[in-house]
Amino acid sequence: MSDTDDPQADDPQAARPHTGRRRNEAAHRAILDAALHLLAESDGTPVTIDAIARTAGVGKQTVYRWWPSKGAVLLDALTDRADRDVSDHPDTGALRTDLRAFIETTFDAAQRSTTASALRTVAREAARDPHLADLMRTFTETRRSALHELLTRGRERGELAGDADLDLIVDQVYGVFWYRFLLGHGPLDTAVAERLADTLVTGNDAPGPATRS
Amino acid sequence: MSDTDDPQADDPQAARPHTGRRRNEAAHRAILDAALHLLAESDGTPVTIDAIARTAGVGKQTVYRWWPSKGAVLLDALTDRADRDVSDHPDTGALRTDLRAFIETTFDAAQRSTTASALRTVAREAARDPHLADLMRTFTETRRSALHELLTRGRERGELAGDADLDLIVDQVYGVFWYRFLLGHGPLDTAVAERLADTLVTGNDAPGPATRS
DNA sequence: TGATTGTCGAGACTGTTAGTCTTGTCAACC
DNA sequence: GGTTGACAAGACTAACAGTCTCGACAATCA
Repeated sequence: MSDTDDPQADDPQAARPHTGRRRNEAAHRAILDAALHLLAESDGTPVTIDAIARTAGVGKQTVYRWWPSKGAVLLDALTDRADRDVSDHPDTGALRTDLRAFIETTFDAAQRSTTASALRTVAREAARDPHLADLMRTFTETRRSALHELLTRGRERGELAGDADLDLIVDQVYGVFWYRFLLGHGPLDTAVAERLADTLVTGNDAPGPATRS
Repeated sequence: MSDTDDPQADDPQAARPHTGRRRNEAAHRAILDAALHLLAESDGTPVTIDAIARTAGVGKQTVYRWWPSKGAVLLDALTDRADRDVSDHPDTGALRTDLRAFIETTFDAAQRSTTASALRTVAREAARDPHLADLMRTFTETRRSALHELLTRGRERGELAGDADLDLIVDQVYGVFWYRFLLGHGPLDTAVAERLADTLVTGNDAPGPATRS
């Protein structure tokens, strides 16, 4: 985000390219690192902008010069991490295995201790911060459509009924994930991932005994 | 909650240690009503204690004399409403129909406009208020065990595999519900309720009685 | 070199809100 | 009539998001 500045070379609009001191890339990184660090530490307790600025050795205004709100900083820090995690979900050729891998990866990534508290904290902040809530909506939307795509592939291969409600399946996966992740009343381990994946494909595609005509 | 006080008439328990003015039941109700009213109005925007007190025509201290925190008031107001809603889920004798009814009732109750914003607001506040989060945990736990019971009945009747993961099924239902309810990216209507119920029992139990039209 | 422009760190300031404390009043019981 | 404790009103404290100000400094231009 926010690299709308500093067209060193040619600005077609105006004659003057850029005068004055340039933005400090190091400060940008320091803020992101500080946010991620604090996010990883804090288990649930909200992370304050003052703390981020102080940890980064930066003025508060500098934070607000790069990001529009606290939520934006937090989400940026989180995705900085999460995007490294999600990576690619391989196409194994079979829906069941694809789905298992996807869910397992999701569960694992979210529970790596550093990511876990970050994700939890951001989710909590999003509940109160409409700006962040909006950013989170795109964040989750991205994940949902990745899963949706995976399911579409499976359906095209005939591994799901033609009239299967893919959106519902997607939400069953992420619903269980977030519900357990935020409330913490049940496990999100490999066994659950496999059971969940199997349940979702079994309804329409039998592993052995055909269940439905 | 909190009716441990003030038996207007005669306390059979010997000498009353209580002197001084008695607590005002009307104020108690007024606070609850005000909270529910504001909760129903506010769509997402947090409800403040000042607003509740002002609306109820009551001093802030009076609120805190009856409840330990803002969250407690809100949840009390919400359950005051929700308990009237949830009521009883009839035993129709067939898991599929029981489950459909349960899910549909849940979806419907949560989306009645007055309840919807209340539930949403309380959920949002719970994300920040650890005290309220705790109360919410028991709140959700209660609903989960009601559904778990329903599923157990079905399993005993042989309508679910003996090794089915009932907790996972429960969390698929409530996971989808909360996920869609809070993010609002997908519908929570009758069609979804039926599809979800069918998916959850179909994996292990063939469609028995003809219910579809 | 010096002027101009815009970023920097530091921190004061504003506005909001949860929760506490204070004050003077009023109701219940002795 | 005196004691006690709930009452309404509202001042007060402590956090915190976000804005504003200031003096320092860096990049560019004249």
